[in-house]
Amino acid sequence: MDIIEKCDCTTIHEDTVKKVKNSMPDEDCLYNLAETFKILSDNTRIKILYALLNSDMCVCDISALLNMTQSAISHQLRVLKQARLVKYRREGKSVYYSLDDEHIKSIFDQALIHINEK
Amino acid sequence: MDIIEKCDCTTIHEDTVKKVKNSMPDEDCLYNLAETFKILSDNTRIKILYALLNSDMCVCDISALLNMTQSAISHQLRVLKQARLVKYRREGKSVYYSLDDEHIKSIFDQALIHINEK
DNA sequence: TGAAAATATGAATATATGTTCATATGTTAG
DNA sequence: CTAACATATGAACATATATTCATATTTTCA
Repeated sequence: MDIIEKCDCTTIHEDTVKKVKNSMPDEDCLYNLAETFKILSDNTRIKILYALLNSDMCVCDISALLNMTQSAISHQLRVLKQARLVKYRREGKSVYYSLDDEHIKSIFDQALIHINEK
Repeated sequence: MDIIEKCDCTTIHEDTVKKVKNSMPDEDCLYNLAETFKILSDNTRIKILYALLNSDMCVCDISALLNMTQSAISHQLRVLKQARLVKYRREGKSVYYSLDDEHIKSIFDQALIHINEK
């Protein structure tokens, strides 16, 4: 009994568990997936990404667009930056943010297919 | 000055803001997107979904597979059920869960493309 | 150089959420 | 019916995180 530990019930399908266990991606992969979705799980960040999908924007413009404080936007841009979803360039006093990943739209589209089917 | 409210700086590109504003999906759509990703943003739920991608499983089997308590798994299955990502069928004392969305794999794959490019 | 503008950031607060624990519910076998 | 098993669930707790507030940093312009 090496498989059962925290489960307090009798495993019914030990063969199934073993088969599935072998098919599971490695921990890192699963962790990275969850982390990626965590970045996308916030309303403000989704809005920022959709905005940048249309046009590069400076922090001030994004704040105005979403009617949120510059600080809140700046904090979220940092999260998106660290996740390498956006990049930035400085132009004078302004900092312009833009998308750093061409697949964001594809991820959104796939999720929308799920949403629209329900 | 109808655009600027919480933003304490002068909007530099009012035209850009207006253009992007018009291109933004409606609030519901954006909210649903964030909610969908929120469901996928947890390690345990990702693992459950990947497991079910391979085979239908009862709660006990999933608990054994992930080495987690039956209660923790059951709570997460409820979240996945409410999000219509999984469905279930009762067979005797066991409850078997299975995927309720063929697009999950596609969503995962798109996210993995993003991950693997960095 | 000094003031103003745009952005970044640390600390604090409030809220959301994942797991645990105890227990309830539902099902089958004896 | 009762005991045993599988699952579900409510409350509590701990942790994570989004926003706010105050302030620091960076850049431009007078």
